[in-house]
Amino acid sequence: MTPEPVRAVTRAAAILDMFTLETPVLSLTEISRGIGLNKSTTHRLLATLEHLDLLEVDSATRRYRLGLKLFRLGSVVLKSMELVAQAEPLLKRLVEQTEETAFLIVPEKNETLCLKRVDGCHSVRALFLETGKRLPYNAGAGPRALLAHLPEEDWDRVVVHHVQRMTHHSLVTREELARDKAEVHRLGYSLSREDVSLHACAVGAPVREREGRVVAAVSVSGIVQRFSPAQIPLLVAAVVQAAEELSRRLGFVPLGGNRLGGSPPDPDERAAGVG
Amino acid sequence: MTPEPVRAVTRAAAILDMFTLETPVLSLTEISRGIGLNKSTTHRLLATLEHLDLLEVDSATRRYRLGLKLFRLGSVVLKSMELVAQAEPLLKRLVEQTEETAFLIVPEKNETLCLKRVDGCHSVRALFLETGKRLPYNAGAGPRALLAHLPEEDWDRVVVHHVQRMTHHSLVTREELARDKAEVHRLGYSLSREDVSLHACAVGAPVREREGRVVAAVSVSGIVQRFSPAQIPLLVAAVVQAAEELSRRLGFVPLGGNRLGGSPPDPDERAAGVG
DNA sequence: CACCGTAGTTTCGGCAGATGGAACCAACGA
DNA sequence: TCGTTGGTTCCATCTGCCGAAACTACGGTG
Repeated sequence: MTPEPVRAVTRAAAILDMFTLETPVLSLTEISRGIGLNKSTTHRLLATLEHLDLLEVDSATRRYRLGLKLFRLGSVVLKSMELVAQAEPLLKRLVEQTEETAFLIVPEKNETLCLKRVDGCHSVRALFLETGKRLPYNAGAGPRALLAHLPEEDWDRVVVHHVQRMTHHSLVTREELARDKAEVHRLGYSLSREDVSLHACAVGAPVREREGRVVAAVSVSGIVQRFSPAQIPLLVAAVVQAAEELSRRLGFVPLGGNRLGGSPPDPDERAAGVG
Repeated sequence: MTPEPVRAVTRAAAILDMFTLETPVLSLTEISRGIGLNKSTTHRLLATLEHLDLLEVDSATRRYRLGLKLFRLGSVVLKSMELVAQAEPLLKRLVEQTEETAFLIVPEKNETLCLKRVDGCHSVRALFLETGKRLPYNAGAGPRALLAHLPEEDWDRVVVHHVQRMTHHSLVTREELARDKAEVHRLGYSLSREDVSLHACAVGAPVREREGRVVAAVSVSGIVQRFSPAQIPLLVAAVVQAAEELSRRLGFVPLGGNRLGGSPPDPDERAAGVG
């Protein structure tokens, strides 16, 4: 079916992948160890990547850093993604309404990726998650909102192989996550209580595109004190509203028109036949 | 010296390079033609890149788009670049002072790259240049400010092989560009009069890092009507001030301390011995 | 319906070219 | 001076990449 991947390219990508927000500069030996390749091979690949402007090398320290070309390519991705464009004003409004920090989260492979963060005005706020950073599916309101809507087999794989415990509040067992999934489906939103970092809470809701598939999540997060029983309903309302509005802008038409109560229809089923 | 680049990686990078802000989605045949490779080879590379999340393929139209991984990598670049972080508040202040749109431009290979744009408040403004977009060295105030400070051999190569005429005001001949270079050195800033797009003018000034090398340019641009002889000195003052402040923040210490008039020292010479 | 043109996919044999072992440098500290 | 660590270069081996060509799928057209 799909042809065997080109090895050299795969390796080059693995090298690029080693650079993260936490470790943005690396030496040859670190990289060589990291991808488990001969120094000589690694060296050649690094030289190639540098030549291509995908890496830069600090000539003094001989250490590598991602190159400008990747910035340019990243901009193209961002720009060509109407999701972010549509989300931006909504996130801003969300921040105004809630005074908390708002996020747009999407699935990426076996984790989730923060596409956009809009800072709230509170001087004290969780700074953990930022644009371009990843979270496991099991930690945080946004990620769990996404997890809950993953197709069966993906959910299984992720829950078995890709959970990470981030605090002692993190949900990590299959049972916990299955219960959470049901909860998210029932309520239509997800709650996070210090499961990413201590003292931080969040509310998240799923975003659907035209076909009804969940492609993103919107969330707001703040410190635990501001997520009181009195506050939460207000936050939930704002987040859900933003997520629904974003879905609408992506071409999603809610079933059942104006909701008159009764069990809300689950548009997942629409997509079920497609997948 | 440097080993022969790995061909497959070079080709893969060439594919990624075809995706621009203008043409963010491409088909196999377009790509195959673009890089001049057999369809079969191209197909295999594309499949590899897709597998690596560097590309996404729209399963309906079979057309390719840059993948999320590139967004993540781009974020890392952006974050690890203190230049942008330092520049951001200065650009904002520049916009407040001038009411025009401000830019941060850096060299990338044989062209220049816009790292950051901060929009002015004028409802009518040049929308041409945006974050992640490139300009040739010979067009625009920012690019020409960079060009003027390129090392001799780079300047030669660029002026011979990488000029682009963008309007009938563009400077394209060696003579024009040499004269412009002298001008920029004499004044300490560059002026652009409709050489990028018609009705648009700009003022740019170079930014230096610790060693005195020019690593970026700051510029503001607006429509020609607002670049009157009365206005220009004010704009120049603001831009030059911002560029100097940014240089200072990057660790550059101006020679000659407080300027008392007389010929301003050219810190290029400091770097000359190094290169 | 038969025909053609265009776009994408798959196969396969040959050989350029990627690979990794090993040797070689350079810098640093003991 | 020697030992260690990290980076660079060389080269014989063999493999994994490449392109020609054949095939499928789709749509338009006479």
